[in-house]
Order: sequence, then C-alpha cells, then structure tokens
Amino acid sequence: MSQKATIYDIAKELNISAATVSRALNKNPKISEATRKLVSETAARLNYKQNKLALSLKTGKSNNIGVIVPRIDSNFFASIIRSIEEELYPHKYNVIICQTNEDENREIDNVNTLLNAQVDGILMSISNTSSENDRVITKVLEKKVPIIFFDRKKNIDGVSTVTINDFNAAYAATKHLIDEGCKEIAYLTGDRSLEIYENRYLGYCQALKDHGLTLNDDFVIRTRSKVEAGQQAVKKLMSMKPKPDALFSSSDFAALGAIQELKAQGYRIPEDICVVGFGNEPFTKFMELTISTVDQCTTEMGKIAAQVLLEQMENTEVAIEKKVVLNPELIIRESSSRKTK
Amino acid sequence: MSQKATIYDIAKELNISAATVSRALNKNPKISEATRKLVSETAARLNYKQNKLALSLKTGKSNNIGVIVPRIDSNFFASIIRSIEEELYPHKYNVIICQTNEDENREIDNVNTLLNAQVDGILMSISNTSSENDRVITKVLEKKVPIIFFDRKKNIDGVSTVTINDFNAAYAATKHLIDEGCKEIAYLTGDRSLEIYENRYLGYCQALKDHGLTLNDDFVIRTRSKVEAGQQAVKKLMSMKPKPDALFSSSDFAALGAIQELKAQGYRIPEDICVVGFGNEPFTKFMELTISTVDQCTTEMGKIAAQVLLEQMENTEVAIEKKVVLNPELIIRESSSRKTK
DNA sequence: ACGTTTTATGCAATCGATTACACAAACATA
DNA sequence: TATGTTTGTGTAATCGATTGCATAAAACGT
Repeated sequence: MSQKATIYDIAKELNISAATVSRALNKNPKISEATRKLVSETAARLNYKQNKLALSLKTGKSNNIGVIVPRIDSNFFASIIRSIEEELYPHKYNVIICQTNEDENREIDNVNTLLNAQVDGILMSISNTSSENDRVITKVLEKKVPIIFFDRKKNIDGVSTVTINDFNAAYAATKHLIDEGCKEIAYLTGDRSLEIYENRYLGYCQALKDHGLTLNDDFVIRTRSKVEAGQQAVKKLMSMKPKPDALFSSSDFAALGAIQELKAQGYRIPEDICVVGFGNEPFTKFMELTISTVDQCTTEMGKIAAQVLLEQMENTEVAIEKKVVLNPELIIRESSSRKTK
Repeated sequence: MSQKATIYDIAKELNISAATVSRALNKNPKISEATRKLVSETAARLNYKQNKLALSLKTGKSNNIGVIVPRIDSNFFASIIRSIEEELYPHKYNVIICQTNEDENREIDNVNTLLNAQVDGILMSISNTSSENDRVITKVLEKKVPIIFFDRKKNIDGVSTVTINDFNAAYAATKHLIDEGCKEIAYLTGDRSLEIYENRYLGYCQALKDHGLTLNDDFVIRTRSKVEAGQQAVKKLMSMKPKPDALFSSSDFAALGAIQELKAQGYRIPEDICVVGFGNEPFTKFMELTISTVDQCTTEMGKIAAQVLLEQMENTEVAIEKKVVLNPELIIRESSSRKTK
C-alpha cells in the first residue's frame, strides 16, 4: 500500500489533476487554501516523498556533486571531505565520494561515472599526471560541468584550484631548521611529478640557497608516505658522511618512522637531529615527543573549495577561473625545538 | 556544440530513430553491425554520456546508496566508509555520504533526503535513540528501501545490523587487566543510551563479577571521546581512595589523555597502573608507549555491511533480517603488559 | 443581465532513456 | 507465385515531476 507514492496517487485519491498536486506541494499561490491543505494531508498520509530523479531530469540539475580523492581513510582527505559536506549541506547538495587509490584508470572511470550521474560539479584531488587524464578533464569542461582541483592540482585552462602554498611551507620549515642551527638538512620527498611535492622540494632548495647552504642530492630521498619508508630512509641517511643533522619530511608518517629509527639508533631528538614533518596528522601532537609539522588547513581548504564550486555552479555561463592559495602554518613542536629546550 | 548530447542528437545526426540508437548502444543483437558501428562512432564524436537520471527514472533504480555517519573525519568511520566504497565500486553503486554531527534532526533530515534521492539502500550508524527516529526508519522500510545499521545500532524489526561484539571485547579487555594483576579497575564509559556503550559496560561488569571483584560505581566515569576528557577523568580518579590500578577506556582518545595525565602526576605505566583503550586508532601503535586497545575491524565491518546491503537490494521481496556480529580483537601493547616487561 | 476580471484547475508537452509491439523489406519455402 | 520467416527499425508509451497555455466557474462592475 505504502510503497512509493507519486503525485498521481495523490491526484487519484482526491480526484484532481497531478498538475494541481504539484502546484499545491510547491505552494503555488494560484492554488486555493482548501486544496493545498487536502493535498498536503493526503501526501503525508500516503508517505509521499518527492522523486528527485524526476525533478532532476526535468530541471537538468541533480543537486549532487562528486568528490574524487585518492582514498578517504586518511586524516587529510577525511577532514577535507567533512568540511565540504558541511559547507554544501545547507545548500541542499549531496556529496558522492569516489576513491582512486592513485590508479589512473579508476580516476578516469570515476570522472565518467560522475558525468553519467549528471553531477552539478566535481571536486577533485588528482593522483596522476597522465595526458589521458587531461583529455577526460577537458570533456568535463566541454559539458560545462564545473570542476575544481584541491590540494593536488594540475594546470588546465578553465579549472579553478584551491591549494596551499607548498613552496612557502617547505621554505619556512627548512628555514626553521636552519634557525635551529642545522646545517646538513636531509629531505624526504614524495613523487615529484605531482606539483605539491615538486613545490615543496623547490621551497626546500630555495631556503638552503638563501642561507648559504648547498644542496646535497644524496640528502634528498624519495620516500612513500609510510612509517616503514621513513625508517628505511633514515637507515640510508645515517650511514652517510657527513650525516644529516636535520630531517624535513614531506609526510608525517615518514617523519614518525624516521624518528623511531633515529631513536633506535641512539640519536637524541632534537639535540642530535631535528625533525619536521608535513600534514599535521593527529598523532604528531599526541606523541611523547611531539612532532613539528605543517598544518594544511584542511577545514578551510574543503570549505573554500566548496564555496568556489557553488559560485561556479550558479554561474554556468561565465567560466571564472579562480586560483586560491592558502597559507599553511608551520607548527613548531619538540622534535625541532633546540632553543626552548 | 558539444554540451550534453542525447540519443536524440545521435539519432538526428544519422537520420535514424532514438530507439535504434538506444539499442545500438546497448549492444542489442537485433541491430545490424553497420548501424551499431555508426552509432558508437557518432556517440564518441558528440561526447555522448548516458544520462543515468533518465535511466534511473525509467528503471526505478538509482544505483546510489546512502551512508549516514556522525562524522567522517574520524579514523573509525573514514575507514569503514573506505571499505564500503571499495566493496560497492565493482557493483557500480555510488556512495552518497551524510554526516549527522550526532544531531537528531539532521539525522532525520538525512534519511529523508536520501529517500527523495531514491537511493537503493542506506547504511547507517545511528547517533541517537529518539522515537522520532524510529518512525523515520519505519517509513524507510515501508518504502522497501533496505537499510542496515553498522556499529551503532538499534533494534528495529526488519533492519539488518553489522556490529562488533562489544560485550566480549570489554570482557576480554577487563579480564586481561585482571590477569595482569589489577584489582581496582576503573572504566571510562561513553553515552550508555547507545547500545555499544551499554554492552561494553556490561562486559566490564561481568568480567569483574566472574573474577570475584566488586563493581565500584565511583570507578565508572562518563567521559567524552576526547583527550581532555581523559585527563579530567584521571584527575578525579586518582584523588580517590583506593586509587585505581587499571583503567579501561571505551575511547582511545580518552585513554591517551588519561595516560598523559597519569604520567604528569608521576605514575608509571604499566607498573603503577595499566591502561587499555578502545578503537585501535592509528596513534595507539605510534606512541612511545604503545597503547593496548580493541580493534574494531573497520575494514571487515564496512565490507560486510556493504555485502549484506547488496544481498537485500537484489532481494527486495523477501525481507531477510541479518544480524552479523564481528569479533573484535584485543591488541595487547605496552600500556598494559606487566608480565612481558 | 451581460461583458470583464479574477481565481482555480486541467491538458499536454517536456526532460532522456528503454522497450513492447508493429511492420516493411529481404529472403526462404512450398 | 503465394506464403512464411527472419532481420532491422520505427512508433509510442512509460518513469515522475513541472509548467505554459487554455478554460470553466465565480465574482465583479455597470
């Protein structure tokens, strides 16, 4: 009986037309008070729920937006997604999430799925830099579906981006280490084909240069964002001569692994070697030895990305291209504070 | 030009009917090879994407499922959601996420929004126990939309659930503390109007009883899942006489706060007091002093919840009610290991 | 009492895809 | 040659809601 009621069911029940029911439910002033009341009572009685699919088909607006990230079970992305959902909720948009697992094919598939689903916009943190990828993004733009990159971006005409200033962040972190008296600063980098990692690398290099230190290529180690990878990196680094007296990691997880391995090898932190991570993962402030890191303003990033998207969805005609760059904050904690010790 | 192409655009282009185009795209064998080729070429050229909204309206299946959680930026929920998405992805379902922030009205609103959006099923971790809530769930069931509770459930006829055995977990944790020689075991509890917390409490009580210890009500403290709350609780507990010699917390965060405060007060862990948390948050194994905790098998929970939902979506007629209970694992680490020390 | 507004409602097209049914053309069979 | 069968397409209805246009009924003016 109660299954899914439509406006036709209500219309039949009351012997009126579906058009009248539709108008009554939408509080169209042309409908008499008496009818409106009858309709809304009947709707409630039949457990009527408006079918948004039908509405979307008619209006061409699904009120769904898609979010594509490498994975959601990382504090960074989870926090951004939370923020996006919070920002979009009052505007009645639903959030569809897709994970790529850093897989190019899945990324492309996700974009196509979202287009098929007729999302009104896409928020995306890209995970690879292939040109096949570019082609898909271009198709999105051709369909006038606004798309916005956050954090991990790529420069494509017409795509707005919301990122942090990775260069400045890395520069500040490196300078901080120099200020603490470190001279042999190693750097654990992520995949530099991604802009964020390239920019962090450049910030690191520039800070060294500006302070009269020379870049030692052996001190730059490609490290996955894993505890074990940090441990490995330290094993390699501490067998070099000279040894580093500071470590800047583009990942908090690698920084943690590094710290664990350093301690295991008997080094004192920050006395013998200072460590700074990146990401402000929750654990960095929970540790016995709190870890210095860079906060990536996830809440703000999600919020602003959503806002920029909202703007563009209202303004489908003009393709405004916005490039928002947030300024991340260097959080200095025990792992790199020699002076206050 | 390229905006959104429909099968009608393709039909016009080739001077054939939309029906033929539809059949060709669906590889209907009645369509000649020649036509099929022409159609798919034209579709590609026009950047055609099937409009799933129209399809969904026709078939009554949206291929979207909704996930409702208190918030997604917690490791627990993020990890479950990841698992759900991974499980549903091969089945071509999209995941719409909703956060309640533990707010009853928002929870109800989310359910209604999902119904309006015509989701094919709902996965939900409830955050309150009002009866208004019950009524809404009942309406979902009337519409034959399968709904499944995970972790935080509520007993409602026709609703399948996937949970962990909180009673056993708490029992095992408490017994472990007893085995370590603890006799005055305090317990930090969450909101006991939620089943999970009530069951953990009962497990704790039963373990005490079975081992000849008496329950001391003063040792049971309502504590939010926050570091600060754990600190507060310890301040209260350690000023009692007798003091506890063990602490079982229903939250890892509270356990962490407790440990910090205990150390600040000069207590040794686990020598003076043992601590066990709950949740297996990432930081528990990263700490200098690793924290014993209960793993809630998030990956499995998400996976199984998704599987149960898939089953029920295929079987809309028969309302199978499944109650899956996973067995969580007690992970013993340094914060409660006296013997191995 | 008759034209003119106003008010409230119905009709029918539309959004984009699917599909039962109909049917023409080509080919096979008797 | 007449009839049956196969093959490939087209016609039109359908999913559920909205909305421009038409119109009947009521209210009003003179």
